[in-house]
Amino acid sequence: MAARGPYAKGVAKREEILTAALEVIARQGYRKTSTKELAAAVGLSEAGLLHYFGSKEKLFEAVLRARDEADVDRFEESDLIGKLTAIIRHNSDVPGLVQLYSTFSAEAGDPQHPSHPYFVERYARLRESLADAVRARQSAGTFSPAADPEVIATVLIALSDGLQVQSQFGLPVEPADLLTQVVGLLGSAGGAVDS
Amino acid sequence: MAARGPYAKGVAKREEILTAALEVIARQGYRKTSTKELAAAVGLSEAGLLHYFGSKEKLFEAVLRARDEADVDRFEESDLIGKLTAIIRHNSDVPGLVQLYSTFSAEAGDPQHPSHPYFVERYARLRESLADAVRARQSAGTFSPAADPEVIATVLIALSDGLQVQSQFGLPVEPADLLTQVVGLLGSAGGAVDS
DNA sequence: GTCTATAAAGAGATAGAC
DNA sequence: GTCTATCTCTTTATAGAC
Repeated sequence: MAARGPYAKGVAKREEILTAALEVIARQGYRKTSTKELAAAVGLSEAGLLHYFGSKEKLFEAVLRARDEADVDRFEESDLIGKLTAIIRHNSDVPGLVQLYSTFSAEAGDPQHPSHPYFVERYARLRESLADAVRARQSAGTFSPAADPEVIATVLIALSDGLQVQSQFGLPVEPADLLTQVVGLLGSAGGAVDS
Repeated sequence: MAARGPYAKGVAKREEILTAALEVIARQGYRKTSTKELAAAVGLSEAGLLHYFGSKEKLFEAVLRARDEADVDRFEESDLIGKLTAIIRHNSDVPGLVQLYSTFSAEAGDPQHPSHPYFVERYARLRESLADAVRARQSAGTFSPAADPEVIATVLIALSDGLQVQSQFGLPVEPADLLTQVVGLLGSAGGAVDS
């Protein structure tokens, strides 16, 4: 997948920066991760770094966007609900990722935050896709038809986010296992599923 | 409950600061809330403010501690699960609270954060109390005995946290209503509940 | 209990050279 | 595409007077 042409170097550098950002966050924590340290991690000056992303927020947003895109491709085995579980399971293996995601998205809750619109769009999109997956399972008879797909989708997202935050403070169970359990519980509630 | 004696003024001022902190966060957003602005909101200098709480983090932690304590007393009608729903419902009426809670707790996910230990303890305590409430409902026959109380407790907390984050980006349903629905679903799954 | 003053550091971003 | 240099602003926290 090596890009060629005049932009090859720039593209590679961008990707190097996105990867390094997570390493820095893992090492220093999100709070203490400044453009200065981000730049140092990839052997650039602050000005050099900002040349690629314009601002710290855009950089972090780019890390998360890249993750989302990669996650869609990975884990081809099952539907989006299954994928979500796989993603949660693997997220804890990427130091810094949970810290970045939870803190950055919480900050972006402020309507003034430059990445607020990104998250509004992202959550809406994810909710719709997940609702589609619920409907598909209902058609296949593997999920209770009594459930409202939009509600289940919203719940699944909230659960993923909330479990990942909680996992940072110590959890008696693996978040991914918990999610699997809840999907089973929710899917069978209200009856009418093969058993 | 008006305190008297030599500390009365200090106590009142502390409470005034805690209340004002939420107002400032609601107005400026968490990111842009500095000790300078916090101080101005209560007519103190930065040094005057820090006299009471020592640091910005301790101040924010105190806001959250005070909330938790007040929440336990409010809403006496039902058990902790019912209370949780009532709390979620009312949290959205307090501008700045969701923003403070979600961002501050996410930041505190960093083990180096001064309030990390506070959240570790808080989540453990909340999980235990909620698990007790689940057990009580199971004994009363109003919650599926098939469910693991600790798992349900963890799920309920994650859901509350996750829904409140999501609500900042627009939600098709009221978080509290959603929580109620899920409690019903989870409580009936696995059968053996009066209906 | 509160202030002034100030430290001391760190932030994000830009201009302009190379 | 990258750097040096620098700006400007803001941050949290402290020392010491009142």
